[in-house]
Amino acid sequence: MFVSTERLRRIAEVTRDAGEMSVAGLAALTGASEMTIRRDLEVLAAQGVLERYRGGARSLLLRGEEPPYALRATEGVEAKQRIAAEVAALLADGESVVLDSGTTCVAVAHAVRDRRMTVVPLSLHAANVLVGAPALTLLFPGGAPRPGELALTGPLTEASLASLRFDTAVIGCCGLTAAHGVTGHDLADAAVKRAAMRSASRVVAVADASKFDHTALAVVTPVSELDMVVTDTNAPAAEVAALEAAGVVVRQV
Amino acid sequence: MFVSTERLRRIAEVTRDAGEMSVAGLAALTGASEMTIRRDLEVLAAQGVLERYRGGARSLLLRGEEPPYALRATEGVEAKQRIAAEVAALLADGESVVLDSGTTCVAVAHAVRDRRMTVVPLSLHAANVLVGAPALTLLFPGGAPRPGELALTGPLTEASLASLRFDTAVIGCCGLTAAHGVTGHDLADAAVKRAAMRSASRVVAVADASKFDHTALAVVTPVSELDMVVTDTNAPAAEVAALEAAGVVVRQV
DNA sequence: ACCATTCGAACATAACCGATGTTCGTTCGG
DNA sequence: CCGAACGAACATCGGTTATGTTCGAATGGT
Repeated sequence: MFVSTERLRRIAEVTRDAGEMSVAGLAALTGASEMTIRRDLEVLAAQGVLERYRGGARSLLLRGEEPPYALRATEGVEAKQRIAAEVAALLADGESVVLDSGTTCVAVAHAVRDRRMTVVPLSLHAANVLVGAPALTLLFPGGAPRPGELALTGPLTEASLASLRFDTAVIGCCGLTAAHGVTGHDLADAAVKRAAMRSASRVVAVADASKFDHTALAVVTPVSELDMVVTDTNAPAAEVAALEAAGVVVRQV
Repeated sequence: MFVSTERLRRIAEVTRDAGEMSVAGLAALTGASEMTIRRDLEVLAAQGVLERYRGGARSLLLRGEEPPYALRATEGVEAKQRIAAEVAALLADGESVVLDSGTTCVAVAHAVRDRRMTVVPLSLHAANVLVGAPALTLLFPGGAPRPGELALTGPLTEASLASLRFDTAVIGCCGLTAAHGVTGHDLADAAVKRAAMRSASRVVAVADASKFDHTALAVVTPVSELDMVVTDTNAPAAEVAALEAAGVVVRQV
């Protein structure tokens, strides 16, 4: 099922930086055989990370685009787990929570799996974590899952969210700055995030430090709409101060 | 992850038939060690199949109740695959299809995975089969997944189905007889099936031969509402004739 | 309260599965 | 048409999972 994710990450990274790489070059770089490199390239090509040609591969990752879910899932795992644990601590038993898509929110799903609350996940990845949880009530919104991300979007999702009310919305994001607000890469996804926020009394955004460097295409909301941001200790102090100046409670773990 | 499913099946079966079985008896019967039997009983108890007591276990499977999904998934696999292939052949490319819950419908999901159509699955099991399918458009209804079965039910599901229209509804069932119609074990699930049928131009029921012996609690619909039934060659001739007399096209594979 | 029995945690072992490497016939681009 | 790259098929290695064994703890009956 999984090839060495570490090697996949390096291949994707070095190919993105160099634009393109030869099979032989990647084999030399990683110490793996060329056959293994070919198998890796096949996987990455299927994920849309790169394009194969005879002898090598060319990266398809533009600067502004987000890498596929499978790659992001293996990055900064401990930071995400710390953030997720903090979010779980912020939630009270019995609450109803809408849980956004994205890898950090999947970490939150793991952290609340044994809690007693009602959770509405906005991605199938989070949903699959939560099925079979003993004390948790799981409710699905409708919608169309975006490939790879498996984030639910579309009118069905927004209609479902409009007919529900939550104590807390846990929102993930691609970019978060006091100046530009919460941003995402997908317009439909941003609309869903807004719908989730509209139906929630309290909005908690989760963002590891890397998110403060980025601003993505789709604006979700200005930071003034957030009640709280949970991030890690590597978050830039200036941004943290700006968030707090905007009235947002910031937790760094 | 999986212990020998074959042994689990035998344990569940013999315990149901005898009412209760001792650990030593099951060990002698299966040839496995008592420790393995205990581990198996733990699994089956977690699935609600039986109740453990010191020295043995007592079956919780009443005649009328359906065994848990994990057990049914390993029964009559080839018949389900044949039925599923036939259903897939009945569907045209580009169709929109609502796919009911149940193990036979999961087999249908596998059979249509590489087709080009729009599918709305009514269970997460089917959904997980279909995610990542290359040419298939996947759309989710909302709803609450029933534990184990992962069938979506509730007002959210029915509302989602009411806002959609399908060329074909593929309906699974627990019991199917010309006299009592299509029946299921769960009332909420039966309501969802009806909602799916209301939104579909054509209704195809799938039922392996064992379904003709059963009648379950919840009536879904009389057979007159069905356009077609796909079953296997072991279906009792009298029932097949009765279905055809009611105007239903029956395919046996 | 006692004792035989069962239970289950912990370790040992075996069966299995997935990832990687190697070989070699096939395919591709120049 | 040729050399290089590709990928199917098989071999091998390593890790994981299922199963068995042991032994101290827990349990129920008397």
